[in-house]
Amino acid sequence: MKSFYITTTLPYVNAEPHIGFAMEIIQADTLARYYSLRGFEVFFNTGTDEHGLKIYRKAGEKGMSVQEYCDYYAKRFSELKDKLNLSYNHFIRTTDSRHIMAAQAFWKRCEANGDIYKKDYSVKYCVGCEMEKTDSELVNGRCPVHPNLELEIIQEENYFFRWSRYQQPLLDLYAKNPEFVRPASKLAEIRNFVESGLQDFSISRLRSKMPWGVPVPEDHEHVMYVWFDALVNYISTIGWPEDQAAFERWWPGFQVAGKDNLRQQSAMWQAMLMSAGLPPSKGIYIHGFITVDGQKMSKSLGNVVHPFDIVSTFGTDAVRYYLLREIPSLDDGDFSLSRMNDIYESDLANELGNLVTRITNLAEKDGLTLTEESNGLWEQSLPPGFSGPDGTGAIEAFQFNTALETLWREVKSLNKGVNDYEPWRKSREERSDFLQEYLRRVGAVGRALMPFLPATGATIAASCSGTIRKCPPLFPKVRRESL
RNA sequence: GGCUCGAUAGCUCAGCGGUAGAGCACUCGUUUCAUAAGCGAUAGGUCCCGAGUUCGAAUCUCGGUCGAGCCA
Repeated sequence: MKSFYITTTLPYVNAEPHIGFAMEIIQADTLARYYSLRGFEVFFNTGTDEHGLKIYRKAGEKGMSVQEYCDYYAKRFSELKDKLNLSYNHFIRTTDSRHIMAAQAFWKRCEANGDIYKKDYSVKYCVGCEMEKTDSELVNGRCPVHPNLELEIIQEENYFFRWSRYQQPLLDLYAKNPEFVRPASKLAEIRNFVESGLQDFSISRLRSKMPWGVPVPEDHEHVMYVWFDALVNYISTIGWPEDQAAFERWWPGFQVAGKDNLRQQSAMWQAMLMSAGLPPSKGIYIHGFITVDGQKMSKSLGNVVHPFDIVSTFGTDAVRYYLLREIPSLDDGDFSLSRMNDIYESDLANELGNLVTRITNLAEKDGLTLTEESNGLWEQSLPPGFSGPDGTGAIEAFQFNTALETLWREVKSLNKGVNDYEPWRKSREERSDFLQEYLRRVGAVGRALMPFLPATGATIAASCSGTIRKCPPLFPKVRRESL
């Protein structure tokens, strides 16, 4: 059986889940469900990234033990599974003992390959940003955001990863596989970056200053820098290194990431894999960011949208629909509650929901029973025009908005067809063929919808086969206050 | 500050050298099977600004402005 592996990035557990990550995991879920319906064996990974300085400090601020703090957020993120109806089959935490062992094994492979070495690490640190700054970021030797503050110099001995060694291998990887990173503009961006030269990066921290990390093998003075351990999750989750059979079945896989992760996923991680002697990822999809009412989401603006809130107001499938249809899958997009409400009313309640109700209502009145004609293969009972570049092809190219647009042309065409034929004026005998054809076509829309809106798609498909009963409103109109 | 990307109808976006497009919202007409739903039509634009290339620029080039991402 053909296999398909997809993973999200692991969100860092220093805040509640927000709508940007909800979109990423819904995109991954749609692809996972799609390949599953196509008969592939699917592994779908997500989880939480739990090491590093920020988490260590945040836990301290809240007066919690670091582990308690991580447990709390890991639970919050895992609650998305029910709220967003996700089909992932493994949730990995970077504090899992199996992951820690895998990260250490990975380190040893890179070390054995001569890619890890120790040297003095000296960085300029801006206390205002609480971040390290490189010379390329500085303006007149000062932080551009806090020009009034003196930069602190931090000096310690660290382990480094020999990234510079992988410049040419990375460029070869991009040249050989022009769809390695999508969209193409993001591949060009990372290629330009790698061409401009790679500098080895620090992959450890002194345990005495920051103990919350994976211990470096055979050196208890150091823990791994959070990125080094976190990236290994993509293979530790499928059993690497001890379960070689599982690893070979699933890897290489596809990765979904936001545009702020381009470098880590498509250059750092790929070089790490090369160093460990493992194959690179199969492909990386880079999605954009979501603004809210045209503004960047930020805690200080207080406009962060949380998936739990909008799901409780609009329901899981309406939220999935918005994120998949309204946000261009490989580009930035905007979220607004008024738009969410418009979409719910027009696309979902008026066009789709009402179509299902009006057809099943007439069919129930006529006592219709529809026998299953299909051979059970999902892809053989899709709407006309959906099996092609604008439907299934668009899904495979990670363009969910395009695929849903195509599907909605069929929904509109069905509504128009009902109006034109006016079945309510016809006798039961006259309209029987028409209703059966339309039940099949509406059922096909339901099946096509399954990767995107799993519950709605399944309900529609079920409502259009067997003995037909009037389908109650799929997206009931609700008077919503304070929108 | 450097690199990269973007700016088109009220909103979300498509078009990327040859008479400005779609969906939603608005207005009007129409239908009654249906969730006060459906269908049809009208209206709506200095295609961010300026200069250049061209017979012709939303589209190509350069310079601005604003927004976004990255700077390990």
